[in-house]
Amino acid sequence: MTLDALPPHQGGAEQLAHLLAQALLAGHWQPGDTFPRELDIGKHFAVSRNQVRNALTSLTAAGLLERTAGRGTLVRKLGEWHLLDPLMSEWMTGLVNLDPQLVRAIYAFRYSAEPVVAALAAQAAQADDLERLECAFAGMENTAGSVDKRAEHAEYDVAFHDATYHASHNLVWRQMGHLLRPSIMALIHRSQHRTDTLDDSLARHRQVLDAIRHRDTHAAETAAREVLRRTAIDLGIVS
Amino acid sequence: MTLDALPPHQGGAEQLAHLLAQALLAGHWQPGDTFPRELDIGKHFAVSRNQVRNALTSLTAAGLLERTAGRGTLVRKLGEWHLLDPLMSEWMTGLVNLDPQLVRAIYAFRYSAEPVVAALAAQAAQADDLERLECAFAGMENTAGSVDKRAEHAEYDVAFHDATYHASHNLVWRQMGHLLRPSIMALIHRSQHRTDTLDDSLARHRQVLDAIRHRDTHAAETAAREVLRRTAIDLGIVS
DNA sequence: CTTGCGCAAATGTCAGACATTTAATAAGCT
DNA sequence: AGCTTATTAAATGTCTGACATTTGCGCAAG
Repeated sequence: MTLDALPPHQGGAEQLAHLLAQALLAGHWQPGDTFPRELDIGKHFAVSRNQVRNALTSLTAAGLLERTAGRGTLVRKLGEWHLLDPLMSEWMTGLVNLDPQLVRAIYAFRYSAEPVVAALAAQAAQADDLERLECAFAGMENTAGSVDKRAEHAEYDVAFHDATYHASHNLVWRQMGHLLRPSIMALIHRSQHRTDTLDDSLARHRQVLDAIRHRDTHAAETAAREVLRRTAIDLGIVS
Repeated sequence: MTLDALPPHQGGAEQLAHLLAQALLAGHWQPGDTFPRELDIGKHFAVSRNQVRNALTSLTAAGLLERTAGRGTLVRKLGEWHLLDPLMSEWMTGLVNLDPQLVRAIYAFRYSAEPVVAALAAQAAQADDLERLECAFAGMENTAGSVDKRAEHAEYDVAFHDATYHASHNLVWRQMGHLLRPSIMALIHRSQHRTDTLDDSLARHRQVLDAIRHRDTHAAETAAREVLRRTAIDLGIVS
């Protein structure tokens, strides 16, 4: 695989890292392949070697690449990627051709984790947590149904689930809010968004909110599972 | 806080990063404080500015620091650290004075997550997963009781739990095996290691292993909870 | 067939100058 | 006096060229 198929870029090692990362996430290189050399990348994008090195440092830290002096840069396999690195979530968001295996893995994780998180949230939520949840839910309601507000609706969806993780008041769980955005965004493209399913989704989100508000851990757990259940079935995660 | 209290180092930006990270994790700087300048750090440790910048890049990627041109380097607060970064786990391991709040947070996470992970493992474990679990458990048995084998026992303990996460066959859960080592290591120093509690711990680990082997998700869930229960009570996470 | 030497190629490191951003300070005007 | 605007100092960010180090390969001698 060469660099020729990649779009141009303008300014900043971050953007270069983003560009290369998305190409890697899209599978343009096979695991074990040798990645282009620093000088070639710099030549192709007309940037200094420093910028290239900074970008490659990010990709290496994220577990996408493996660099050794003298040998070159190798592409690591999917199982060694640091999926929990916030940068990864940033790179995955907006990528349409995300590896289905990855989408399934992240969603399977959420399906097993979010019921527990919702239960914790029901125990630990404070007033401001409830306020954030309610705000996000209201946003979901207001943007439901309108076709041109789908992106906005997705943002409120992300905010709702992120608020749930946040309300657990656990430092580790809170970090995983990053995974929500790519997970939710990746599913937008393949969901049909029929009106009845949207209403159904809203109702289930409301049940999560109510359960947390009433500090009902068991109800929160089952409600959170119900929110994810339909999509989990579609993805073949649960029957 | 100055650099004078830090031990010397020898060679490599990684080790410098490790050194500075441990100082940060130990709370030598308060959140919001300005971190020493690049040139001062380089002067103090007799390394080039490049090495310093590489080290600080790692710390920044881990969310420990925040750097802006012209202003300097600020120390971020605990809630913004990237606890799931593998480097963080490396830095935390072997640190005796870890923030108790952090130990509690990580353990609370494990107490809520590992039952689910064990249940998934009971569903998805393959032959090699069982082999790894059994190997780790055998190691725990062989090193139990002997005082001078405590470190080795802890390693097998880590291996057992890591094998559980691995057996879930979920890419996201597998990443979290990193958290196990610092969590387990931090608790070794404060546990009394009486013989009866060790026997008890071994018996509970065995129940997890058996449940996974028999593909009994419910038993795996409760057994995993029981493994962590006593320590969770000691830490005030559950009553 | 193995060992050892040397060369080429890639990443890693260094040093210095320069660019850019930021905050504080001083100057100047109303 | 008070507000706005240059100036300046200090910090991180960037560029460049040279050099160091590691790795893999070829080749030749044993």
